[in-house]
Amino acid sequence: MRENLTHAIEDYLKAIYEIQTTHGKAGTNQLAALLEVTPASVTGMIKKLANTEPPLLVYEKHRGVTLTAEGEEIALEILRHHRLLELFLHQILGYSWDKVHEEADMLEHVISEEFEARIAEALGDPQRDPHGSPIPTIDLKLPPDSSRPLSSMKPGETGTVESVRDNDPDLLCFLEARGLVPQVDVHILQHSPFDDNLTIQVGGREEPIVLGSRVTSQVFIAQN
Amino acid sequence: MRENLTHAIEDYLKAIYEIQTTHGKAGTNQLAALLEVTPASVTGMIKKLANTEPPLLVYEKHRGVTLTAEGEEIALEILRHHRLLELFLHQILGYSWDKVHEEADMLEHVISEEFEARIAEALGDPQRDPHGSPIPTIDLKLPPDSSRPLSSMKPGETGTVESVRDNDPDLLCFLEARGLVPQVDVHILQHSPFDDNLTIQVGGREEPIVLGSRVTSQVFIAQN
DNA sequence: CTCCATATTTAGTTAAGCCTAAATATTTAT
DNA sequence: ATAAATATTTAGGCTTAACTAAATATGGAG
Repeated sequence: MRENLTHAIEDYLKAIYEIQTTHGKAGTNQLAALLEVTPASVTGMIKKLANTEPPLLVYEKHRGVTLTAEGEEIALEILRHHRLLELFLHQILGYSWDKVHEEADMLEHVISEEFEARIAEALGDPQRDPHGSPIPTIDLKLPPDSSRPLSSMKPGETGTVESVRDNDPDLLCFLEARGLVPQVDVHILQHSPFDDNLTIQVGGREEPIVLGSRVTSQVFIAQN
Repeated sequence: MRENLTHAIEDYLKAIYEIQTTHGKAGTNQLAALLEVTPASVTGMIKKLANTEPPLLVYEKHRGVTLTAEGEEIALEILRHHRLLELFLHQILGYSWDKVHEEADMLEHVISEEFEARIAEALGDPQRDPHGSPIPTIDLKLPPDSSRPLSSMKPGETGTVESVRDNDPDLLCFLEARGLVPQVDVHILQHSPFDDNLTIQVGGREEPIVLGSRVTSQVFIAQN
């Protein structure tokens, strides 16, 4: 079962894992949107993955799916590949942080365990990828995540950027230009209703900046 | 046309290139043997590749195929990927020389031009892979090759190992153990008829060794 | 000029992965 | 309780990308 995993299957498992960690359970339409396929296609794939031996996910009709231990293991394996690769590309090959995601998305399905082990070693068993997301350990554990989206913060609160979503290169360039990168402190100055814009102070910068929710929902903050 | 290249197509072009450089023309059965598919499959693929726009190869029925400039360009591109990757895996990630081939065979189809450029830079625009084979330059040129198989050498002749075939890990371990690696000098002591065994002296070693043609045909020597 | 090795054609097969559209079912929120 | 939102089924199809086995054809060596 570990050998006949197609790229598509790995992508499904990764997507389910991602949704699962924030919503507890992954729905068909949610998955369809994330994977950019139709809901019917998702139902089809889901049924297949629920009937492998061992099953990679538990499927309750109309109620979404949850990964089994086996499915989660594979998802975490791919996630480890992905995040190690991102850091490797950034740190060792000098990729800019907005370009690593795309390349890692291709390589993650292809590299061997030896490759994984060797880049992990070259990087000194790192904890976080260039966007601040934790890298699953070799035994596929992740630290508990207590960060909250920047969009949920209220005026007066402060925190430190823990991570940012890595999938949109343009957003990453935007964030970098404004100093909104992991480890930087932020201070919420005001929240404007209706449009949910936040005015915040970033790091040591003088000028506060105003960010819409398309941005603030993609940035995750650890409380001080 | 450069985008819809499958792994299989790239492997065909690589195989054709390889056969072409030694035999001038690649025959259907030769290709079938090298790629481990049936001749019928080869004919099918060949017809497809002859009818792309632009054509990747010239196909004369019953007479074998030759790559067009476009096909050769792609073959060399993949070959460059392969050999750069081999060196990269060996030099930067510490792979042993017998393990690089397999991993490079997977990665060569997947890496981007940026990845290629960055490892080339990290390696200082290298000329040769770990097995001594030349790496096509960025504009896809290869130096003329004047090496001859060790198996063709006569007693009394001397030379320097230029390269060894990279596809058999066991052979590579065997060769390494005997010091038969690129840059090492060899001196042919005797040739025994019927079995074509060669007795040779390797590098600074005292003890001569005896090698069968399964080995000597895989080692290529540059004349001094 | 005929035979043999080589190559080609023919006629499927397999597999993955996706799609639509219409009908149906289920859950949840008002 | 019913509508709206969500999910599933059904049924059929499409495309790409390979593969194989068996029958047939070709060309070159002698």
